[in-house]
Amino acid sequence: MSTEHLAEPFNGPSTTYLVSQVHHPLRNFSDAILKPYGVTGIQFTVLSVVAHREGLSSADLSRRFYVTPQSMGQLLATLEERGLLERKEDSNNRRILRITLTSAGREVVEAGTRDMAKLEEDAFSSLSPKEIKTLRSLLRTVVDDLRSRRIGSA
Amino acid sequence: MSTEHLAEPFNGPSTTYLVSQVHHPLRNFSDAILKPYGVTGIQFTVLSVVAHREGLSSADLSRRFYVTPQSMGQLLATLEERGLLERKEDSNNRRILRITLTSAGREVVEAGTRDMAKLEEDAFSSLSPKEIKTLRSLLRTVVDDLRSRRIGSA
DNA sequence: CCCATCTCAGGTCAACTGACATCC
DNA sequence: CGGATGTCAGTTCACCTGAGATGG
Repeated sequence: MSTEHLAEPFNGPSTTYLVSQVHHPLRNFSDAILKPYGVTGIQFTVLSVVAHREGLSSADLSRRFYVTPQSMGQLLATLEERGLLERKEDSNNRRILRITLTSAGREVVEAGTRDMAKLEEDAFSSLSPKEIKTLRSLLRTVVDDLRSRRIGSA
Repeated sequence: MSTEHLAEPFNGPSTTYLVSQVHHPLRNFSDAILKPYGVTGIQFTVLSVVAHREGLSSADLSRRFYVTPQSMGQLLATLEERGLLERKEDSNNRRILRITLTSAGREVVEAGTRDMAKLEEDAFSSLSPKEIKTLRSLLRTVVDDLRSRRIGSA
């Protein structure tokens, strides 16, 4: 008999571990699915966010994705070279480069989103629709809280 | 008016996106916390798994972490060089190298686990204990399912 | 011979730090 | 001048693919 259940507030692995164990296969899976479009999972995610919120800057995105401005700048430079997005000076502040998708970028987002929806359906098929809704709601709460408290920022 | 709510089964971002948005700050945060011990989040996680299940091989671990055997081999070689674990030939099969922690490795796991528990408490403080239990249960279901179906394997 | 395990070599991607120019 | 934004240079980490050796 061990006293492990007294020392640990929960049985088994940490919640952080569980999150990463879900994250890893999903990342592998989505990278594979997006390969035909020539973008990685992270690149696609950035494109998707820009698609829904045009006019963000590199600095905005670096905060949202918990990476340094340099890292995000490099990622965006790659996507710009490939003709998937454009950066244009803000009319009020020439330091800020507002990002918009090109038509090629929008096509990648559209096609990729369809494929990713299929991935989702498969990857979370072990949960009922109600359970998925609960999972999403809990994750959203945590995301919003971490973001507002700037936890884990680079 | 758009028909977006018809095309998408859920409001807003994909579940995959939500998972990664929780994962990223947690990884940054845990890397920072583990820095004093000279290990990254991933290295610590591997050490923790070995601590709970001694005698695993590199091949076993590569499957568990959804990476190629080569990647896991490299990670383990680094940890072995630093004196945190040892690899010894299996008595029945000389090809297999069974992994055990050194006392230095066990110390890192012990101290790191304490610090990580504090991180967890802080990072998920926006959820009630009951909600955390639910979240953990749902994540476990998905982890087990993805693992059994070998989804996202390298 | 086949298969699993492990190793070696070389390469890529996505992050980092540090130093710096620019704009408000 | 200070603060935010963006860039350039160099580095690290965690992966990858490909080509082997070797044991069961």
